[in-house]
Amino acid sequence: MNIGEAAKASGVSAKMIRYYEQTGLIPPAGRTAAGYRDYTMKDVHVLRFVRRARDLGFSVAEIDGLLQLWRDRGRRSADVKRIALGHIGDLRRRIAEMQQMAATLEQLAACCSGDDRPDCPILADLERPSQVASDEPKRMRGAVDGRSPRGRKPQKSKSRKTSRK
Amino acid sequence: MNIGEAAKASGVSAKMIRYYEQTGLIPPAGRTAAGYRDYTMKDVHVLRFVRRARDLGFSVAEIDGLLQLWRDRGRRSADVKRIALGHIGDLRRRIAEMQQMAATLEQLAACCSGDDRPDCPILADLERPSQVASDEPKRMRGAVDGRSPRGRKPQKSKSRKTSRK
DNA sequence: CATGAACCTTCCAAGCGTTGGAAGGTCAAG
DNA sequence: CTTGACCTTCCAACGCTTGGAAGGTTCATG
Repeated sequence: MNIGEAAKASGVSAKMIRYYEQTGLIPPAGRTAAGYRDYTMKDVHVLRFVRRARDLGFSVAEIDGLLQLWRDRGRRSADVKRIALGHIGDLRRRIAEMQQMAATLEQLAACCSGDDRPDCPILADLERPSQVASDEPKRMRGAVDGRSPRGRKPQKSKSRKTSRK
Repeated sequence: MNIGEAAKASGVSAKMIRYYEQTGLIPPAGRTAAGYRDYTMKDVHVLRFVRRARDLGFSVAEIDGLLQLWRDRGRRSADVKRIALGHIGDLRRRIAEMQQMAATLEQLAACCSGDDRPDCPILADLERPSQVASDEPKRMRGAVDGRSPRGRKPQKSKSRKTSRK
């Protein structure tokens, strides 16, 4: 089976199959005399595993761990569960953050007349200084994605008390 | 005010300020004789706008639109609202997908004993062929992110009926 | 057999937003 | 003058995926 057929059978694009091989997530496939990658049903099985895990939002790193456990007959299900629970926590966190954003925006949008006039509470909100310096827990500001690099790190920058004016 | 001070005052890192300038999101800052970027309070105001919009999850492209509207005294609030509603829709969609993932995983994790034995319903689920070919509505399989490139496109590849065996 | 379509190969680049670092210049204070 | 904290530009990486170019292979057709 060549890579195109393996892609169709597994649901993983040929591009991604090569990428996963390159990064070591999956072992190098066999090769035909002509140099074409050659896949067995077992390989497709692995690819489907990867695909399903991606569908559930696991990162490639997490999938790597899951794959190793999958192959390990002597694994402890606790290890699998730990990875899954960690991922669930990630998801719940990101969901909560996005819900917070959506709620704020919906509130603002509800107050916006949405007509030809320029006055807009949405812009008014964006304009106001972000209330970061409060004593609140300071929860990851933009963080939504957890995985995609959307404003994750709190942008510390320590403090730099000198006022060079 | 140099870039470090502007960063502290706006909550946008110096790195990102340079990046936003480079990509044209914000206009080039003034320069001192020595070549240092020089910021006014007005510049900081813009940066804070950007920051707040990022916090609400707007993409840079969306912020670009919002900034233009912000500067446009003759804007129609409807245009602002449209962008906001579009973003809310994005958020809601991504939230729903992540909730679906989390729910599935929680169900699986709940069935996993999480002990020293190898049997694990989580791995069993990952192993099974993804149920794509059913007659169901076929809802975006991997799509979670909307913005981050997480399995969005259904990976078409048309069809290629020949079975080269 | 020659042609061409449809595959395969590798390599390079982009995209999101952000961070890190290197190499060098500048500013203020000691 | 030296020192350290800033600034400058440029290049690279993160995670995941896609696109394309340039070239080789396979197979069915004319």
